[in-house]
Amino acid sequence: MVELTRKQREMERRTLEILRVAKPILVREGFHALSMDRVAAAMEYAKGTIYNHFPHKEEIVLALAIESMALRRKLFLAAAALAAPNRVRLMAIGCACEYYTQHCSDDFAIEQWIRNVNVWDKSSAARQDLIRRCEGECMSIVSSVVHSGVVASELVLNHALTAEEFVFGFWAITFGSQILTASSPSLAAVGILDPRRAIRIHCCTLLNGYRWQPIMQTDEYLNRVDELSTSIQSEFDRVRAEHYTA
Amino acid sequence: MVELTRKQREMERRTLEILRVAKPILVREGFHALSMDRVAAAMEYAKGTIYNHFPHKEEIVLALAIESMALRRKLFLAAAALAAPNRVRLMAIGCACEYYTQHCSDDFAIEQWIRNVNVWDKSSAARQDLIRRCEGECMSIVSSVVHSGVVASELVLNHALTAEEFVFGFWAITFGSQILTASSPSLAAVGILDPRRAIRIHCCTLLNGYRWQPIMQTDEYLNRVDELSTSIQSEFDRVRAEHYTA
DNA sequence: TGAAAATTTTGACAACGCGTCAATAATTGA
DNA sequence: TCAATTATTGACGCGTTGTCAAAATTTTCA
Repeated sequence: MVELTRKQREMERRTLEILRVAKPILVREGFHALSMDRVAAAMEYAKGTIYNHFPHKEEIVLALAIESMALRRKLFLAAAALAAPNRVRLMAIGCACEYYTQHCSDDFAIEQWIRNVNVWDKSSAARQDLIRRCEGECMSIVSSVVHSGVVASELVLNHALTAEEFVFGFWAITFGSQILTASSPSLAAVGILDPRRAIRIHCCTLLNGYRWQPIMQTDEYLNRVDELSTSIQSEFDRVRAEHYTA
Repeated sequence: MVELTRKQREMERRTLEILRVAKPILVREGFHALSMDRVAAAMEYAKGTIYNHFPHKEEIVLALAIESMALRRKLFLAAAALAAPNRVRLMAIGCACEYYTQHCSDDFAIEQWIRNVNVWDKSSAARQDLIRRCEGECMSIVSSVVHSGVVASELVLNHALTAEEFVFGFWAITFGSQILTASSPSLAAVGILDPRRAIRIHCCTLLNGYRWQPIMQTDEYLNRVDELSTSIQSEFDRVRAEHYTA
């Protein structure tokens, strides 16, 4: 029994080592460059051994994405845990998104791979489930903040929109802008010089549009987000460091 | 001279034929399934001949994306040409996006491939330029509508935001929601049953947030978008049919 | 018209990656 | 100690990419 768990632990340790080897290859050189032969060579194992851990490289990508999404979730939790008005807590989650994209850019890049149909369809139901669950948890962290706002009567959501659908709008605008910023050929050329600032303004306007109290003017909002983003950064740094050492 | 152009025309005709063969493979079976051998076999040519037209399959993908984006541009133009208040014209462009995603889903799927770094980085500067130009044109169609709104004093954009940055917000939320809808593992499971409706509501609230006249209540807006979407559909169908026959 | 020159097409080929599996090595248990 | 179990190995079959010399076709021009 003890022997068995020791073997299992060794197995797990090597699984993690594979992920550590694979991550920089995937992020730095792309999916194409990530080959089982190369991972095996880097670890000085035979290819077959790698296949004992992962049935194909798509599964490695999903395993990496699960780690990345776990980090995102931790950042969301840290942001939502802020002792502040609900609207500010939502802003803090927005800061978490920005932080994640900027300071955990490898993880952000990895997250995108699972949207590739080839990768997704090939991977195991178990890992797909983990991804879905993590996505669901991220969603419920955010929607619980919205719920709190509704309960506190800072926000009125009429029959037209559920809290989750409300969150979906912010998810879409944040996600969309980050993908466009990362992958759209030269936003600057079409006149978008500071996409992050633009999106912050849109989010403020949208929150005001829904009359989420306290209403903030654009300039005030921008200042407060800047402050918030600075003050919460060390907490995010801590969460990130802990995630990477664990 | 005449001989030369005849040859050139034949060459071009075959280039188009390659694209016609490649498109369903890419859309239906993914990038992985699209191989030069297969295209060659389907056209009953040798592989080398295909390589005379495209240096690698990534270039085929970009060529397809250029066609797809051209269709998007035409739909945007048709929407913007509507004889209606500027805010309604912007709504019509939103309808064009929805139409494109739903009724030109192959093209929508193809557009996403160019966001893949491997595909983008491998392809020629000439085609990259075409893509960028088309993206820029789409942007300026939309931002010209916004400009008209500003000129007509229906909308006030303060120093905080340019028309392009204003458009970027709608681009991000529309694009983001469509990507999430297409690729996020089960939105329904996290409580988002009708993402399109949710995004329409968000767009309405955002426009109202910016006080773009005429202000519309959510229900009124939803009704008008529905009407608009129905009434403009035949025009979109026409544009689409013309695009595919040409 | 015909033959040489220019151009295009062809498919065999080398290189490489995937995933398998029989052979080999290491570990375990009695 | 040794048989049974388990893990590791890497050669192999298959498929894809991109190349290139040879073959086929077209053009040129006398």
